[in-house]
Amino acid sequence: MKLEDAKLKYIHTWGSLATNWGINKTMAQVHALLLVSTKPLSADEIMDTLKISRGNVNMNVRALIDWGIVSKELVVGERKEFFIAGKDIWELFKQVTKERKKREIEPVLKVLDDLKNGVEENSEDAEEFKKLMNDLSSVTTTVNGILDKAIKADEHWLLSNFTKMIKK
Amino acid sequence: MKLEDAKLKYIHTWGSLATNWGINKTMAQVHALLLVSTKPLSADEIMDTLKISRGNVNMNVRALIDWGIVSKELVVGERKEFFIAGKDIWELFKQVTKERKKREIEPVLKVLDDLKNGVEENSEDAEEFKKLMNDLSSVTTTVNGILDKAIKADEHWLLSNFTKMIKK
DNA sequence: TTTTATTTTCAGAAATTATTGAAAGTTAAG
DNA sequence: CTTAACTTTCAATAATTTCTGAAAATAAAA
Repeated sequence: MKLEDAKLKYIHTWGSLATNWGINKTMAQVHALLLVSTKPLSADEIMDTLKISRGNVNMNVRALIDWGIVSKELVVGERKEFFIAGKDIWELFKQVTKERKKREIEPVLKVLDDLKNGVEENSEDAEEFKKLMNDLSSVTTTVNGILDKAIKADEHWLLSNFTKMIKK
Repeated sequence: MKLEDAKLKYIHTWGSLATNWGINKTMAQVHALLLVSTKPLSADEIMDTLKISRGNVNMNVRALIDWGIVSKELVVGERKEFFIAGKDIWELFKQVTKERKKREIEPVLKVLDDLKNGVEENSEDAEEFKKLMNDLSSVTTTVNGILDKAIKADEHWLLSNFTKMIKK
């Protein structure tokens, strides 16, 4: 397989994977393209490679910047903006985890808590419901804690500690 | 808040959360409904509560069974099928994790491996690409390993061990 | 076997989400 | 200041996903 074909295959695979995880296909493709690129790319280059409109590039690049995984890069002698994606994959994982935690996990904990505390009733049914909210909250908190630790950890450290911990 | 309102709020919140994670809203709502229900429910009851069609109930209940988080329950003297969701939330988390791992993580590892090995070239660019595929693969494998451990673990055991590990 | 209850399927419709492209907005160069 | 290069916005449209509902299939009861 030629290098360029492999790069394109990676871009497309990543795009279709993203849809499974509730992430816009084009956004994932733009990120993948910047990741495999050896130099910063302009909006025009992204448009041409992915065959998408200027508006689409603009929106998705902006979203990626908002997620903290793409940044603007100045190129001397050029007026246009260029973009790059960080090449440290463990950092990438941590950043995405951090954002999803903030955007999607923490709000859920809040709702579960409100639901648990919002019901005054003490019937058997109500107690069962409160227990359920509590269990959901407890599991979510456990997962959240693990993710928090992962965000602060070094990849190798995390894996080796985790492995040790499990073997005990 | 009345108990019934809290249950409905939970069902709706769960539905909208699901869309963030690439899960069909109705599927999440059906699961949430079965989870808060104190008795097995028939297709008709699900239709009425969620105001959705018979076909939609059928498709989503079947998908939930396929995910291993809902099951059929026979009710004596009734000809219809009834459905229940397991109430053990840690089990639910483990089952969902196991399925997503199988459906979404493992295929990615395969693709990354193919891409890494499929490029014969040895230019600087090609080596950089292979390193990238390798890094993606390494992080994914680490995460996969942690999830594997979580799937086999008991919640309290995991949480307490994790807490200890964090404090070190 | 025939009837009746129930479940399944799936083509078309509806709803949602993503994309385009052109106009408006910005910013830097001349 | 004026012009040209570039970026942003967003209403219209396209693509995708989900849902409906009625017909076909299945299975239990009569």
